Amino acid sequence: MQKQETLSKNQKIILDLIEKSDQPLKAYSILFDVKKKGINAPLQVYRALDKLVEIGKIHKIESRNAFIACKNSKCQIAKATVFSICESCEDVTEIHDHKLSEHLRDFKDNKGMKYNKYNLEFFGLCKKCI
Amino acid sequence: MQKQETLSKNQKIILDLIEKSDQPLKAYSILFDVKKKGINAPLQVYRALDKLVEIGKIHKIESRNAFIACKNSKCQIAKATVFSICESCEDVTEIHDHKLSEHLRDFKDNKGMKYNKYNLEFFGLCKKCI
DNA sequence: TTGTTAATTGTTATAATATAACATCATGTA
DNA sequence: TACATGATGTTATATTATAACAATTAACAA
Ligand SMILES: [Zn+2]
Ligand SMILES: [Zn+2]
Ligand SMILES: [Zn+2]
Ligand SMILES: [Zn+2]
Repeated sequence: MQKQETLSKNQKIILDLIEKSDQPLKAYSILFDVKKKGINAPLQVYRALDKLVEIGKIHKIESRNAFIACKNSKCQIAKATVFSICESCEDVTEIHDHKLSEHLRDFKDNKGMKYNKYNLEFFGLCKKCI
Repeated sequence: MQKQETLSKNQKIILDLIEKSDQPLKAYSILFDVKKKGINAPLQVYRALDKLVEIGKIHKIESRNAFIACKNSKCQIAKATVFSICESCEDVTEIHDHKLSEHLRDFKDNKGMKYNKYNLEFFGLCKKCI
């Protein structure tokens, strides 16, 4: 069997929902929203989320246990994510900064570890909340 | 009342345990271990963990829901943490890299957001697991 | 020293997040 | 056809974290 190019039914339903939101959604809030589409169990949501994360369509905001759509059309940065998070209004934005990406991509520790992925979350106050 | 300088009983018990481990511990594993010291409920553990994180004695590894002691004696980097995580053996190491810290500290996005904190997690394979 | 405040503790219950285990169905390949 | 793989559906359960309330302790000021 070939690696699947197209998304499955549940994956599409859940990706659509996440893409409609510009802010991260939590798994159980997704579950609530897709019940009308016949998705009834947490596992169905988590399976779709896992897959979508794996192929880079969405990212998990680890500190918030929430999922946000990747705005980068080619999703080549699925394994190298940077977010800014407002600690007051919880607004989350994905950051694409070339210099920062380069710096992180090239970072080497002194232990000979080989990195294939990173996740960076900045916390602070957005303009509205300052 | 002044800001407390010394740790409370529960905070000490739990910090001792975390400091004895060079790897992150999970809250319920901590709970299991401190039951013999009279700490019986999750909330007692989470309250101590919250405080210890707040004062920079420990850090939370967000992607693992686990807590590790800060090795930096002055804990001035409590709000600016970098970790490397081996995806095979789950070994976690706190990284102190001056250049990287500078770069992250000085990072500005194009939205005028004011950062006071960040957390960076690198994932890969450690030397043993390559 | 007494009243006040804040931090901490103890306790029970419950919320929120995530996975195990197993059966079934659909699709591409030998 | 037979087989392998990925996706689905379902029930139950595991794991992580907080709510709500009462009691206790430590610092401080009048
Ligand atoms: Zn992205
Ligand atoms: Zn904000
Ligand atoms: Zn540290
Ligand atoms: Zn390893």
